[in-house]
Order: sequence, then C-alpha cells, then structure tokens
Amino acid sequence: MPQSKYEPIYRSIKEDIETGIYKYGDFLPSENEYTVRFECTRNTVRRALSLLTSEGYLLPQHGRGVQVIYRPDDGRSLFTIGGIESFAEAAERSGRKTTTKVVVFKQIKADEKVNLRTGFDIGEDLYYIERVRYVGKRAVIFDTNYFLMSETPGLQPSIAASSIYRYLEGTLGMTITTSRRRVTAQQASERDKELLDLNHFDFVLSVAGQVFNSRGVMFEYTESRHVPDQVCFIESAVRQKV
Amino acid sequence: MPQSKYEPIYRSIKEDIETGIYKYGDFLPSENEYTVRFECTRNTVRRALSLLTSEGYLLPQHGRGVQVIYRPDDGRSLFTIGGIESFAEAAERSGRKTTTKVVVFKQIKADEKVNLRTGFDIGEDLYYIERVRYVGKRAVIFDTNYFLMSETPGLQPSIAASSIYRYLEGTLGMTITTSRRRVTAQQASERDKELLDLNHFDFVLSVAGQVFNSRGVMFEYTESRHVPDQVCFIESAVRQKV
DNA sequence: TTATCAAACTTGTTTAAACGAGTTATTCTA
DNA sequence: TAGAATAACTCGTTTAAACAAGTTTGATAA
Repeated sequence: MPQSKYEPIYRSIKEDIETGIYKYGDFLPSENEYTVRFECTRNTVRRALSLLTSEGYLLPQHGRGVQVIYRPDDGRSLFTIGGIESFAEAAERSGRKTTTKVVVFKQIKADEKVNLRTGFDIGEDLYYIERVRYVGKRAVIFDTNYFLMSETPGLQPSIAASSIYRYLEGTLGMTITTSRRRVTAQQASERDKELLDLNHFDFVLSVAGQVFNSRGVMFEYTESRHVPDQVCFIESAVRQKV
Repeated sequence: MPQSKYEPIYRSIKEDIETGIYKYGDFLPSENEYTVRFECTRNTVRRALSLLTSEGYLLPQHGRGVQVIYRPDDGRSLFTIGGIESFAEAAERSGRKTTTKVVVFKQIKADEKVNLRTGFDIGEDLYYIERVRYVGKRAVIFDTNYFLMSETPGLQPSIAASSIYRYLEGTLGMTITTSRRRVTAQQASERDKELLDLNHFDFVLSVAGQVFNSRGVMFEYTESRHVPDQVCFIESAVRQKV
C-alpha cells in the first residue's frame, strides 16, 4: 500500500493536540494554512480533520475556524469505545501489566440457542473459548468468544492465551474491520463471582458484539464481562444535521 | 441552507436497507451505478455511503463492492449510542409513552466540587436540574443536568418537564453539535433507590457527558442513571487503518 | 480440462477548482 | 462617534478527473 497521505497528517495534528501544542479552546491553523504546511490540497487536510472530529477532538465552526475540544483523560478508563481495540492493545496503551488465562477451549456446533445469542447459523462449526483477563493480579474481565472455524483455522489454546487478534491479523493475514457492540449492566452470575475478583460488587458491565472481517463474514461473537470499577467506556458523537 | 445533496441520498439508501430491499449480506449497487441513479458525482455518493458505514450499516470491500451488514434491531434497546438523541426523541422512535418529573430546579454557582465533576469553571452560574423519566408508569432514568446560564437564558421548570433540547434548538436557535460521554456501571445510591423503580436491582448504568454548542462552548453536563434492564447501548466501530 | 493472463470491473486516494455561506475586521459614511 | 457596508477571511458542498490497487470474469494457451 502506498501509504496514504492524510494519515500522517491526521497523526501529526493529533499529536499536536495530545502534547498540548493546541489546548482545549484553542483554534487550529486554518485549512488553507495546513495545505501549505503539509503540501497537499484542502480535501486531504479536511479528511484528516474530519477523523479527529469524529473522535471528539475537534469542533469545526462554519466561518470561524476549527476549535480543539479535547481534554486529556484522567487515565481511569482502560478502554475507549468508538474504536476497536484488543485487550492487549488497550492495556499496553495504559501501561499496565496484563495476563490471560484460558478457562475453556473446545469445538462446538451452533445450535438454536447459540444462533439466538450470536447470530451464527445453526450447524456452523465454532471454537468456544472462555478466558479471564488479569490486570496485575486482579481478574477484571471474563471473556466468552465464539469463532467461526472456517475463518480461523489453526486456533489453539496457546494462541488464545496471548493474542488471538495478533494471530488473525499477523499469521492469517485477516483484516478486522467493523464491529457492532451492545453495552449493558448485568447482575453478576455465579460464574462471574467465581472467576472475577468482583470484591463487593455483584454486577458487571457487559459488552457483547459481532466482529466482521474484510470479506464481510461475521467470524466472531464475543461477550466481555467487566468488573465495574476502574473500567469505563468513552464515546463521542456528532449530531446529525437535518 | 441550500439543502445538501448527499443527505437525501444517504436517507434513501438507509431506507432501502431498513425496509429490506437490500438485506444482510447483499451487495449494494456500485458507486458508479448510484452516480447515474442520483445524478451526481462519485464523491457525493461516497459521502452518503461513508455515513452509513460509520453507523454500522455497510462494509465496503476494496475491489468487490459494498456489503450490507445491517440487521434489524430486536427493539429491546431504547437508546443507540453513537448518536446524540434526547430522551423524547429516543422514546418516540421506539413508540413508547413517556413522561418527565422535575425533582429539583435551582440556580447554583460552580464550586470546586462541581468543577471537578463537570469541567465548568469555578464561579460560573449554572442551572442545576434533577429529573426522573418514566416509560409508561415505571421510573427508568434519573437525570442530573448542569446548564450554563449564560448560554441557556430563560430556562424554566416547565421547559425542563417537556424537552430542554426542543427549547434550546427551537426557541434559542442553538445548535448542538458534539458530545463526549462516559459509560459506567455503578452501585445504586440511596437516591437512586428512592427515585427509580429498580425492582430487585441494586446497580445502575450511568452515562455522563459534556455537550458543546456550535460556538464551541460547553454548555451542559449531564449524568443519566439508567435502570439496567430493558436499556442498552449500541455502538458500531470501524477499525482504524495503520 | 486446467492453468495463466489480461481485461473489466470494483473501491481507495488525491488533485484542482469553483461556488456557497457564516464570521470577523476594516473601511467608509452619516 | 456610531453604524452600515464591504472586504477578507473562515469552513461546507459539489464537480470532474486521474490514477492506484484489489477482485472477478472470461479469453487464451498449454
């Protein structure tokens, strides 16, 4: 791939914001100034800016300029919703030590119950995996995964213990593109209490979702049950024009 | 405003998907076909398609086409995260009868505690509002709002009881653009138990966030505490290219 | 029949230009 | 001095064209 042009521009401006060169409330240089600085057209600049807008970093104002509305995180949030990030990626970003324990790893055939829950067709061959994720010594996430065997050949417990995504993207050359997730608060099950260090909590934050690869095949269904403290999801939205 | 051209195209294709003309797994007509159908350039078509992609409706595949990955909702979710929707809008969309009761309505000055929680500067004049939202006869949401008085003049309890956003957008001509929200699961407080019909639950799903108007002024901070059942948040994400 | 190659698609990126429309600052006028 | 008109900015939308790069299909050659 011939390395896109807008991507380094996006990254450069993002860094300028995160390092405080442009602070909350400041206006960025105008689009035309950026075309000179980056030696590209306004379209390319606008593409980079629109990415940052959708991430909640910027607020463009017609006729005035583009304002920075980003405020640094307080660091309490492990995950940022609005992007796709694996457990390992998120942990690395926040600089915390993490480990994974594989509790269950088996092959199943999707029955009606699985179909209802995950959306996989009845009769499909699936890997069923349960994992517990630790941050430091504390069990904070209980993951249940269903992977479509035909799309994820060679999956093994040893891979599940490190990073399945690294395997899929690296070894298999798969591209993960889109996911759709549902976030709910739920009563902790007996299994949650058994596997997670919930302390005094008796509920979890559940994130369930389907993941598609670049060929439009839904190859994964995952439910992650999170210990409620120390974990939160951040989302930013832009209101649709009418 | 000269009514944008991509917007009706976006709406048209969205409708075709939601009404099942194009089903889950189908490929849409190519971009070039759409340029003929809508009498516009490829750029304009692509703009409409990219909106639907970011909403999780579509999965474009380089060299192959654009696939539909939308599946109709099961209707259990009142809200969709990833957009900005008021309580009234969301309820209307799901066709349920709702009412609002204003519990507290007063003017306050932001102190250090408020500043830490909301991000408003110390000394700012604010409206402080507490509201309980009912779906049918059940109290399902406990809302705490802070509004910047200078940006929301004339706010009154009677307005808070109907729709504050309708007042802001309609009467004041304000444009709401961007919001940034944090989703967490929390232990139900005594006040939650007093005001909400939690039934057997002792926890809530909290959504807290800042809202900006079109002039880049943060004019609202809101925390909504939801009864956990029957409410969920849906989010779709597209993985960032590297 | 099978394998290979090329043509004809598909979406992805970038340029260039023009016009619209909102905001701000300046200049001119009363 | 105060106010109105204007010029010079800002971002928003759309067109047109070209090329890159991935996929599918069908023709061609072994």
